[in-house]
Amino acid sequence: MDEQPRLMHSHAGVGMTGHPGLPQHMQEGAGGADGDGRKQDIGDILQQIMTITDQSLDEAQARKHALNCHRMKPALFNVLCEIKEKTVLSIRGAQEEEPPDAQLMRLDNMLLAEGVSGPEKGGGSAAAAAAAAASGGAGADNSAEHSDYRAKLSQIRQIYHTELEKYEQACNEFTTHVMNLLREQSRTRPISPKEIERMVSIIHRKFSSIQMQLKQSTCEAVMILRSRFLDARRKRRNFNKQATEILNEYFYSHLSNPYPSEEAKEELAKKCSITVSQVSNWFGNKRIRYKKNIGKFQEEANMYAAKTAVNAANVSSHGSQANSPSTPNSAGSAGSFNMSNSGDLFMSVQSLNGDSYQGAQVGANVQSQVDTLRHVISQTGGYSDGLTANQMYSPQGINANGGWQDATTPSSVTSPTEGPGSVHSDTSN
DNA sequence: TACTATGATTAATC
DNA sequence: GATTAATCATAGTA
Repeated sequence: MDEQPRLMHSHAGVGMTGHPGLPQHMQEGAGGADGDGRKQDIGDILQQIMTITDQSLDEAQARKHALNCHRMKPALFNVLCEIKEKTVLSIRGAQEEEPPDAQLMRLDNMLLAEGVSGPEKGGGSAAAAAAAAASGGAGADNSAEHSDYRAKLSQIRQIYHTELEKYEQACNEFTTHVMNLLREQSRTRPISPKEIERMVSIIHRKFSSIQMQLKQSTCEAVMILRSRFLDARRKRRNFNKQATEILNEYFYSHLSNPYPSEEAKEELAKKCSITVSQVSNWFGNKRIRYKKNIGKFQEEANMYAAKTAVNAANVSSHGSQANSPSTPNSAGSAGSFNMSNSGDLFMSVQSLNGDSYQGAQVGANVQSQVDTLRHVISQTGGYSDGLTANQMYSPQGINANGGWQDATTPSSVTSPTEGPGSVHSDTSN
């Protein structure tokens, strides 16, 4: 700090004409008649400069005071400030004026949406809930993951706010420091208030770019956390045994056309505590795997056929209740695909091997059930006249091409065995 | 640890 | 948009 006034003094202390800051005798050139004398003067000045640090504080203060009290000082500073504003500052201003940063706005919006910035609103629980729904898994696991997600998000939020606070504090401190410095310097060099203002805005801009990096990395952290959480859906969880049984029962009892309608899917999803898309996935996988290796699934098919037959027999043993067909796998509740069960069931039983006597026995029982059911159905108009027993009990729907149906398109509307009124007329009947 | 089973994903097809 | 076929990724098991 002390050097400036000293240098200024050495400049301002001499002539003002010509090149500002240079002593007149220096501007006149070195080659004159009295050149040696001038060299001597320059040597003296340099000597003064070199020894200025050796001067006492009082002497330095006196020189500084003299400079500040110089009658030309205010005028000189005003002129210089004016020139600076007209040249340097205006050029810088044109260069530094930037439109509001879109990227920063995006980051701010994202942080707000994720619950990192702004008021705490459960730490992105909506995102977690959505992810949980997407994963379609059971509640217990999801709630654990959910809380884990929230805890981690809260951690990110805390770090973000701590860092942000630090940045703001540092920015304020630095700004104050620079402003004080400039104010102090403005006593010895021309610094206009506008220049200070501009310097402050430059500092703010620099700090905001640092803040943007913080926001960027916070966003990245949230995205990583989120993707990791969402990836949990890839983490395969086997369906529970009951769910698998329900799905298998439906599949094998609709083996001729294992394409559950949308309603049936919803019903199955509800029963199995899984999502409709999981039901769709399951049937998609099951169909393809069954078709690829029927032999392997034969035993399973037999087992479920027998099981379904037993259920059907139990239903029939309840006398007139047979008029109100219930789901084979949930006695008492109005099933959504029970009637077709009976039809396909017999087909499944027919496919039993010779060593499956029980199944054959059951098959006979089921036949009577089927007859009864068909009677009821025909009365309610459930099946069309065109649907003969042969059609109902036709050999497995898988055709030579490996497709399931030749007549019916695999559609989610209604399967042949789930003819008009089959799915929902059950409940209405 | 290798193998199998199984739920999910993806591209192609209708 | 539903389905198929192939594939991935992971759970479960011997």
